[in-house]
Amino acid sequence: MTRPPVDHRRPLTLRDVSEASGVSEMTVSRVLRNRGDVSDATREKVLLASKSLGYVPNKIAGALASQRVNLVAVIIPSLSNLVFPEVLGGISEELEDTGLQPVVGVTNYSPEKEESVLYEMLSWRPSGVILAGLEHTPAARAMMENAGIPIVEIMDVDGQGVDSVVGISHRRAGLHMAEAIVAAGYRRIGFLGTKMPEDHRARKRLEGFQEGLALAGLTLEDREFYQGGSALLKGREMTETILTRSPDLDFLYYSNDMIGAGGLLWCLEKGIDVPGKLGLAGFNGVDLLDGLPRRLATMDACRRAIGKRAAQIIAGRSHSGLIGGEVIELEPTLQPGDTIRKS
Amino acid sequence: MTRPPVDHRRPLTLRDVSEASGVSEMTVSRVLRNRGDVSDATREKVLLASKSLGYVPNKIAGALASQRVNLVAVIIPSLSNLVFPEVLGGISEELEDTGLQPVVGVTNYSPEKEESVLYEMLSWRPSGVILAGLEHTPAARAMMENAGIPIVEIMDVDGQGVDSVVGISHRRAGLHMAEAIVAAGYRRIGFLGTKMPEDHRARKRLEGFQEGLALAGLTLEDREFYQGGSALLKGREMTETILTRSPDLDFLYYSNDMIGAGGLLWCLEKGIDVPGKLGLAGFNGVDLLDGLPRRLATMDACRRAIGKRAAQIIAGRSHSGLIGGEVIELEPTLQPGDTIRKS
DNA sequence: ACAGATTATGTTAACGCTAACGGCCTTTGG
DNA sequence: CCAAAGGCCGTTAGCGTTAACATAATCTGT
Repeated sequence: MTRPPVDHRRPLTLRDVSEASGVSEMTVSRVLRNRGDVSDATREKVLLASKSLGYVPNKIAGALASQRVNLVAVIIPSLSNLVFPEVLGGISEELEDTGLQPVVGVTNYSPEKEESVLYEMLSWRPSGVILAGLEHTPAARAMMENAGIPIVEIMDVDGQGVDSVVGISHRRAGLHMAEAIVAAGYRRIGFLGTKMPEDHRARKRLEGFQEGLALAGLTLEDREFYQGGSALLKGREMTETILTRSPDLDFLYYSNDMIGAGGLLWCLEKGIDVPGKLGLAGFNGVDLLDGLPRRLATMDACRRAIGKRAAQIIAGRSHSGLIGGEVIELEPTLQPGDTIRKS
Repeated sequence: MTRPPVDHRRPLTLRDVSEASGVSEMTVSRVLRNRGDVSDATREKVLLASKSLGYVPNKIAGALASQRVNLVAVIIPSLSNLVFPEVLGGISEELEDTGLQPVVGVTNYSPEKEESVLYEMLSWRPSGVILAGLEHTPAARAMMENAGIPIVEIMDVDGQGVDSVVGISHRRAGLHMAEAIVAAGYRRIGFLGTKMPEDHRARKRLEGFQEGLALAGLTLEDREFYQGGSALLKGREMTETILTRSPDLDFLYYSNDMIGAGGLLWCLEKGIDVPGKLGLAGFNGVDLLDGLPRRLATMDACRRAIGKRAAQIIAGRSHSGLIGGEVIELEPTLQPGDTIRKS
């Protein structure tokens, strides 16, 4: 078995490439960045030398010298939520041919973690920041205001942003869902959701939902919360719990599609007449669940679009140099599915 | 209402903090990094000045000067696969208190994209690289060999790694599943999976599976492949297709749990006797699916553990004390669930 | 009280790259 | 044939930080 020679070299630099190809470091730099005028012959020579040495440019030094960093900080609460990877997909796609690169940080819904992740990321002087939500620690807010780079807060427009904002109104999403449910003739309505006090968007949806019920002279009959665990399973369990406690409910509003799907499966197993005797709705429009026996009523949260618009703002401004707090509100659309009576 | 002064400042540097607190830049640097001896009085002064100015250290300059970067490059095929976010979770957890920070890159199962993502990441001179799979372009392999940093290839041990390797043998996972299925008395077996030629792990599982069948004198009766779309839905559709074409199959082996779940739902709807007349099994052990009407037989791929072990190697906390070229093979465990007959 | 250790701070020189500018050489047009 | 323009490439001076060393102030034990 041949063993590769031990790696005694110091790391390669522009100087190594420049010496190997007989031109100045500056010229090598120009070739490698496709910037400025270089003759084809020289370019060829440099590229060859660079490749055969296996040179990889040092962006740390490059960024320091040019005061330019092609990174965009993306800060989200979780990767296991399905929603955020989709937003990320939109961001990546939009950034694809801009030379910008997303760098992801995860906060686990903790404002303190968010603050420290933000601090860490800002210390790499990214070209922009995209982060979820409008609620941050005062320190985090201050950092963003002082960073001197475009900031886009995404997902939610119900509140005051630091700079630009792209999202939907969760309050109005909840309200519209309530209207649709009431219009379909349901009257005894229960809510099932997460216990997380830091999930402001779920909270706002619930508030809007209750507001919508109030407009029809209704209130929530019952509610049930959960924390952690498999969402599908939790949905199942909570549904059983709430229906045992309040058997006369005729509608269940879930704070996300996953627990909604669990509830749906449980109801179908029990032979409950959905949507005749009991209606169900979730939130998010995750197409992961397309294969369920019935399509759950839900509301599309425009996740991919949010990512794309946010990325556009970062990319657009990094080129144009515009300054300004753009606010983009997208419209979530109701997908009635098969779990709401046709009114 | 006090208005903050307009933002005419150039970006803050150590010098600003040093002037504001009346000590040298070096001392400020020491305070901010908790390194070297500084008197409590000075520390206090510096911290105060730094905080009130809203100073955020410039890690670009820091990294250049110290030749140290606290980033770990993590390169995975996809974020929507459920599996990889879990691996990531393991990595993050393990890196939590090491001062190291994971940076994620996504390849969409494309070797070329992997190569370019790797190049991009190496240009930031990370402390280590964790990436999925053993199959890479020659250029990517060369880059890793020359990088002079620890490399950990994860998920798969069936092949030759560049440096360290942490994973399971997908070949043996497939083989064991075949043995279990044969032992339970199933004989007419079909396979359903992805069409992706770049999903080497799925391919190796299938090869191992066929090998296992061959040992019992069996071969696959039929197979069905898909590409893209909602996995749950595809599982449903493919199951219908394959059972229509080959109605006498008595077992379906799915290449992942998601399509397996779709198949399970379809079978239950059709009133097919599972596992009596038809057995089902998937792969991965995703607990997302815990709430299904029946637990799908599956094999746990040790995702979180893989992430943790890989991170340990990078962080230099590996138990082995080896300096490189470690190979850790984890053992996937069969979870029989409710969709295989008890033998 | 004084050498020697210890603690606290400052000074200098990189780290590897790129912006800015300058100079040479070729081309072009009148 | 010469001036102006442009293509090509090199030189210089940082970018903001930290390693390494130097220096000043304080403490120890005898």
